[in-house]
Amino acid sequence: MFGLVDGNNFYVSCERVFQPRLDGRPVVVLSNNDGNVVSRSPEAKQLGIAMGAPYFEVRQLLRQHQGHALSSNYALYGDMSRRVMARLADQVPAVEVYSIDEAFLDLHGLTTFCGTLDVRAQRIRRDVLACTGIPTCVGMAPTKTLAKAANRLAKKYPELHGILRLDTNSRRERALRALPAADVWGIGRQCAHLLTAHGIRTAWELAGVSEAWARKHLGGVVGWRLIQELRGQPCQGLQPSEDGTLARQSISCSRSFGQRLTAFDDLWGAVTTYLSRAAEKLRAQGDQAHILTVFISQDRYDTCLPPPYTRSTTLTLPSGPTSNTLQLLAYARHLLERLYEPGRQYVKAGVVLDGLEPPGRGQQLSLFAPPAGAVLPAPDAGRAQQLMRSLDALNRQFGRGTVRPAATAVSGDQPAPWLGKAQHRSQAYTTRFDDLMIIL
DNA sequence: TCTGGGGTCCTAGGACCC
DNA sequence: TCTGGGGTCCTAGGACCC
Repeated sequence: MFGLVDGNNFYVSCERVFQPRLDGRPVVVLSNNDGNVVSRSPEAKQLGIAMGAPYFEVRQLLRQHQGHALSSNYALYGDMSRRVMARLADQVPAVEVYSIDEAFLDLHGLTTFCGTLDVRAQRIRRDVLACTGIPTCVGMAPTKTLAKAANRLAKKYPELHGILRLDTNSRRERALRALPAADVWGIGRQCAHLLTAHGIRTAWELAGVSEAWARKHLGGVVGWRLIQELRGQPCQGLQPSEDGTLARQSISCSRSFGQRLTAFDDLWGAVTTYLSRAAEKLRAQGDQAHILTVFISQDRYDTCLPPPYTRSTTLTLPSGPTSNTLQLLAYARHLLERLYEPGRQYVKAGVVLDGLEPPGRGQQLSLFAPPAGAVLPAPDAGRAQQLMRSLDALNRQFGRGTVRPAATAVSGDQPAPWLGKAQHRSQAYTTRFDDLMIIL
């Protein structure tokens, strides 16, 4: 039996823990660059503000109703998430952290000693709320897909008091009949359109399609699994997370710029900044990467431009896996030079690190000399590692970016040209001493 | 005027291997 | 003229998730 715990309006709930004045009002949290709405309070949902709506489209409406828009504050949300996950890990045999605000639970055997599953689920909700201030809902079912569906319905129908258990066929049927097919986990916009075109409206009808049809129209094996799970046949197990964190198979960092950039050096400054951050995350996870991707994007909303808007290039590092920022930067520079075209206007850039593995595994090196310029002179591994450790320690102690590559430097007091907007950011209440709440 | 970021998984074609 | 089968890896792109 799986459980799925999901924070209600997670980012807004995090903000409300520290700003009770936001209670009862329409509140939204914006994406990076204050671009789109990524979290909405129930009051904001009632105003008809859609998930993902561009901020400029809803700003006026929000103002009319004395609402608030906040820039996203990932330091706060990340820390609140860790606290929630820690509470969950305390109460069930295993937890799989699925996203910043969601976790699958292993509910196996919980009923034997501790009353019914429903009682346990309510206890989990009360505990998380009491210890972190975050309201949640819990879905329970024999498959992950059904647990997601149960959670969805628990959020939608207040009379369920935040929990729903789908452990019998009759409960499953009732629930799936009440759930639109488009709300099933794994059904995105494209598939939703296709289902509508075929007259499939509810999750129950979706569960009734033939396996051949699912394979043909819903993405091959992915669609087949989805149908199996809706019918109660598990196709995915729980993948427990160690220390309440999620080990990643890839690490990326990308940002939209605050303005259009054309100069190579500006783009290089941005890529340097993002790669430094990505490498930092890589080291924090204790891994090395051997595949590096750099991409730059033009404005996809510019109707005068032909697609593709994003150009990317990927390199398998000829010198093997590394987590050394300076080494990665040398490769990234070559990749960016390959992508960059003078005169074009770029709005976004990013890097992706793939092929992650812990250091010390046998490294496969190239037998032959790589092309000139493709490989750095091998740095002294020990000293390079020590340098990165010092870098991370300084940035941890004195704040991100205290020590950073010179390419990210900007003359004078100018803000870096690639920096985006974050005009409504709340404080890092739980992770910076200077931002601690003061209660008078 | 303004329209995010960080992930996962799958597919498909080509090059290449035995 | 006929021209296999079973793989891997790479790259690019698409769909989906939160």
